[in-house]
Amino acid sequence: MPELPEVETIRRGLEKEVLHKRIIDVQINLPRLIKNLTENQFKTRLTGSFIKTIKRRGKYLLCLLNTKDCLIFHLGMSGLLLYLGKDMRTIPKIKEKHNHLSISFEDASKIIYNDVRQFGKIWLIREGEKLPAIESLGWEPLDDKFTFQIFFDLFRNKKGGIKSQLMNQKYITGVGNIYANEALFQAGIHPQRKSDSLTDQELQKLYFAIKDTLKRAILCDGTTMADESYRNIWGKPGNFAEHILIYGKKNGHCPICGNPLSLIRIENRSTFVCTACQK
DNA sequence: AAAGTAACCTGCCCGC
DNA sequence: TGCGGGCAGGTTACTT
Repeated sequence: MPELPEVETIRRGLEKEVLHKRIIDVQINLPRLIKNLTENQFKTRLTGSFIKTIKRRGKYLLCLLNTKDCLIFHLGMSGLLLYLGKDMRTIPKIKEKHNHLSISFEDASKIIYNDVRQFGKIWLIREGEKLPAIESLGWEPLDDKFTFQIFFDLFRNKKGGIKSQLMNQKYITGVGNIYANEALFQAGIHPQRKSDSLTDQELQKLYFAIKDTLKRAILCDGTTMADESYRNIWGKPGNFAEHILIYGKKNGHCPICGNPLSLIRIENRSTFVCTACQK
């Protein structure tokens, strides 16, 4: 599910609702999701603290606490963070049996971690402690310091296919299957092109397409496909699906030339291509 | 270095 | 109606 725009939408939502609210209770229903502590250690260290700031790194959410601890979420394929105000018990269409973690605040509101497929991961670390999964992440595509020159140097000598490399979090972080498909289409580049075969002009188009696609998706609060599995913290879907050009359009047609779209698999992920427009 | 496969999970959809 | 296969916004380990 959640790629950079969805995680950023969740981050902004949490920032509005839970900063500086004292945590009074932590309930864990699926201890497996907590990766580096026992259930009790996690509860004990979290209870009584409050979140000071919330950052995002790629698809990770980092909640910095007043105790100098850092609560980290990776939402996997189907993870959701849901905010329930005082007296709210559920959110329509969200199944309670997939609520795996609940953090309650002093004002009787809470956040719930819900995850159908259970691929999500949660850590509680000391601020400054290093998590290898995060240390190895590459560039933030929307960071101003991520210049075209850096992008160019990253990919111009790589022999592999461009789509695989765009999705490789150690080069650029936050781009997943939807936005890789969309950016490559917008740039007119076939996903199986070898990176080192791309011209300067093609790389430039791709660089801007990635930034543009991600920014527009954030403005729409992310992508919720027909299955509605992605929701923001208030349970609302994102609106970027209506701007999606090719991802998920099985048996669909190219919005530019009208030719039928091809569906191929790259590293086991569905990849949509217009072979007329993407060379 | 690159690409394929399977594994981790549950649920839904499709064809038979 | 039911069953099996395939597929789903991700990551990792292991193999070719």
